[in-house]
Order: sequence, then structure tokens, then C-alpha cells
Amino acid sequence: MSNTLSKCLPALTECFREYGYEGTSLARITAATGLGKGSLYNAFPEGKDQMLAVVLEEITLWFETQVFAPLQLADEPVAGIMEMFDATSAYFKSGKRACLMGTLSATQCRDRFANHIKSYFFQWQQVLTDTLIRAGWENSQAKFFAEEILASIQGALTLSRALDDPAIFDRTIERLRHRLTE
Amino acid sequence: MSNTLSKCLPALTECFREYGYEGTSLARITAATGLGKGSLYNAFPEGKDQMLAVVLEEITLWFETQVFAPLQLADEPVAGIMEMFDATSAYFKSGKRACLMGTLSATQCRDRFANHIKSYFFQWQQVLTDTLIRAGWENSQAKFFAEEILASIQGALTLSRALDDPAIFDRTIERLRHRLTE
DNA sequence: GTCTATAAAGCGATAGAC
DNA sequence: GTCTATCGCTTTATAGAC
Repeated sequence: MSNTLSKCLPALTECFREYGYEGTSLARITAATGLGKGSLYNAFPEGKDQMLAVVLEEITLWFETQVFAPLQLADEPVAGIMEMFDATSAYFKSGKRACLMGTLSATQCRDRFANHIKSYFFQWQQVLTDTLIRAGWENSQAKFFAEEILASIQGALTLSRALDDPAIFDRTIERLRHRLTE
Repeated sequence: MSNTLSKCLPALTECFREYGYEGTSLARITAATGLGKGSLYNAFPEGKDQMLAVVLEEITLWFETQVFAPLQLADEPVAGIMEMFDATSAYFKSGKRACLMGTLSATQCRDRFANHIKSYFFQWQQVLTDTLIRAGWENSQAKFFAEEILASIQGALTLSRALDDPAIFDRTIERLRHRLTE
């Protein structure tokens, strides 16, 4: 990946996360990254769509290496899931940061990035299900609990932001930790 | 409320729900409602902001009369909550329909409509908490379970749309019903 | 109350100099 | 690789005829 591209990626990601796809204009991207249109189109010849596509691939890659793989490789499955909660809580800054994949799911442009979005949640649910099974859960119970965990995280993010109260997210994660060990 | 305004409100609501605030252009609203700009600005002199504000007020009013009030007035609290799940499931078309309040919470324009959004979720949590207490739940347990129910609904909507699987929403509602009676 | 015409600004994208 | 200038189009909003 080029130097320019990788340097501007975090600011670009935060732009899409904060404003959504439609709300992120090139002018806003320029303000956030410090790069003019010339530089942006040099790095992303296909324009705004490609910018978001690269951002989504980067997010998925981060979760694959930082969350999914450690979960898959954890010697102790329950401890691995606890670390997943740690990483998730840190990533979403205790509910102050929205989930871009979740945000995109709500509106129409979901269709254009459906593959990225589906892959992200599908992988997460699958590796979490496997780990729950390793922890002794029955197969279909594991699948549904994994589904419940992902939905709870997404809902906690929404409600925390809606009511402007990060404690909602923290309590949700604590509840899920407790459910895991009871 | 004027005749024109009330006639176009459902189409207007679906527009904002489907495309979000930034993604809803006046051209799209014209296509959805059949009303030109002249008519729209006659009904909403303050423009697009006012259109969304009126839509949010209408949504809150609907929940107040169709969900919150029946819950508050229910003779049997548990049965009342079950009816709340029925109404919620019907309203969100088993997860195929997004929650506009939740959608708006994700991005920046949340700030502009923060009062509408906060009021919606705050009222819902409060009346649900009261009803759980009437059903015999301890005060703080009731508050947290109400919080968990709202977050679960929002998260189930997000995950159902993300994975394009309405069954996720239905299972979530069923799990919540079960938690209520165990 | 609804329409068409139009304004002024912003949009994504391109061209070409450096 | 970055910039500025510019294109063509869409945006929100207004004006004025009917």
C-alpha cells in the first residue's frame, strides 16, 4: 500500500464513521486528511466509492488480525472471548465511537457495500460460535448466543449514542461477560 | 395539520428511513410524494430540516399513543409488555424496516435532532421500566432490563439488515419474551 | 396549493501545470 | 505526488405565474 494512502486512511475512516457515506464530501475529506482532490484521486482513481471500499477492507483486516484470529487461536476459549470484549470495548471507545459497518447497514447504500458488511458480521459470528462450542456450548445454542452477542454490541452502540451515555455500552459488555461465565 | 402535509407524511417518513438525512434529496422526496418543490416549501417553510423534524414528531406521537400509553395503562403488566413486542415487531416489519431514530443516532446530524432522539428512547425506557416494576421487578433491575430490551431491539434491527436475515430480529424478540416469563 | 424557472452554492470528478 | 482551475451536474431554496 502506498505511503500517501496508508497515512490518510485513519482520517478517512473517521470521516465515513462520523458522517456516513452521503454526508462525507470530498471537501470534508480534504479538511480531515490535508490532501487535495488531486492527491485523493491519485490514490483512489475510482473516487469516493473506492475510498469507502478500501476503508471497509481495512476495518475487516483489522478485526481479522486483532480479534478473530486471536479468538480462533486462544488456548482457553472463555479467556479468548473475554479478550474479544476487551478489544471490542477499546475499539469502539466504550460506545463513543459508532460502528461503520452497522451505520452503513441502516440506509440504502448498504446494497453497494453488502459484501463487505455481510463478510464482517458473518466472520465474527462464525469464529465466536466456534469458540463457544470449544467452551462447551451446544452447537445451535452457541450460534444463537453469538448472534445475541453481536446484536447486543450493535444495539448498545446505537443506544449509547442516542442517549449520549457511554455507560450503557459498558453495562452491556459487562452483562455479556457475566452471561458467559454463569 | 393541513391536508397536503398529512397526506405526504408517510412517503416522507419512508424516504428518510430508507436514505437517511443526507441521502434524502428534495428530488427524491418529490418522486416519493408526488409533490413539487413549491408544494413542499409551502407545507414546510423551513425546508428539509423541518421535514425531518415533523417526521420525528409524528413517529414519537405514534409510539406514545400506540405503544407507551397502552403499556402504561395495561392491567396486566406482563401481558402489556407482550403487546409491546407485538406492536414493535409489526412496526419494524420483523426487522426489514430500519429505525429512523437509531439510524440518525449513528452519524453527525444526530446533534441537530438530539432532543427528538433522546426523548423517544428515554420515554420508551421509562415506561418499560415502570411496567417491569409493576410486574414485580426490583427497581434497578427493571431499569437495566428495559435498557437491555431497547438495545437488543436496535441491535437486532442492525444485524438483521446487515446480514439480510429477518429471522435474527424474530429470534431476538422471542428471546426477550422468554426472558420476561422465566 | 401547485407548478416552472431560476438562482447560488456544493457536489464528484477531470485536466494539466509543477 | 500535489496543487489549482474547471467542468457538468445536483443540491437546497426562492420567485412568480397560475
